[in-house]
Amino acid sequence: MSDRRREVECAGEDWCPVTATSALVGKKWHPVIIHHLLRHDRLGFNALLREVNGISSKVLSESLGDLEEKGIVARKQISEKPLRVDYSLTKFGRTLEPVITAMRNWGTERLEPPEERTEH
Amino acid sequence: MSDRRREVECAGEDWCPVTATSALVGKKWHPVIIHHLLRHDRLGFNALLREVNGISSKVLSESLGDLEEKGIVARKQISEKPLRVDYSLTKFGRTLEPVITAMRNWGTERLEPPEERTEH
DNA sequence: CTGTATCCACAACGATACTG
DNA sequence: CAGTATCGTTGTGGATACAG
Repeated sequence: MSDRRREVECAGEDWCPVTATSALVGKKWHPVIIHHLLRHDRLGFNALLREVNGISSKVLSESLGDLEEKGIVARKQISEKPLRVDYSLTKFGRTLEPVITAMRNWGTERLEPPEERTEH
Repeated sequence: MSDRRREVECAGEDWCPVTATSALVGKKWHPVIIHHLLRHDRLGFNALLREVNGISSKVLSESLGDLEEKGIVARKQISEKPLRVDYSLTKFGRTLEPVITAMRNWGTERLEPPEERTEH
């Protein structure tokens, strides 16, 4: 079940796989979150907050809820006191690996950080 | 020059290739536009408007300007009267092919259109 | 044909503070 | 530790009309 095809809407009359994919993982932070979950397998909320550099806890929380709803991310509560939670990719979520890998490779090969400030 | 690495900012202190890639092609329509330019090589404005199902001329115009500024899309004026313009991918833009292909493949394999309305 | 100009609605994001 | 609440800002997109 968790690796079945998903029904996804798509703007316009004709359905387009690229548009649909963009709708699912096209938010700014979604690919980054998935990227880190691919690398670490399972992460707690604050661990993710540290990994996903630059995201706020509000946006991370919303994004995880969104990805969970779409069946890409699974949330599992580990303990009550102290509260511990693990986020991981579902089987379906892991099928996104080629997409994330392609993005990471392209970024690595074709992009680079802006020039460093010179020391002073 | 047109296939050199690009300097791209990225939220947070640490630079991340996935975040940077998401910043460049993470807008809703960007991957779709690139997808169609990969398939058709060169397209006029209205042809693109028809191909990219569901986009408005305003958003297409903005997106093309954005992609042109980033060195991904090239605009070429073919004739003055009547005004004809061709959009195509730059050499740099074509390096995105694996990313778009991965998205298209995933969408094709893992997603599907919502259930058709039954005829009545 | 190839766009721009407006105006508007709403989604996305960030900072900060606060809760169980 | 794992979030939510609030507020404000910016981004994104759609409809419609208009322009060279």
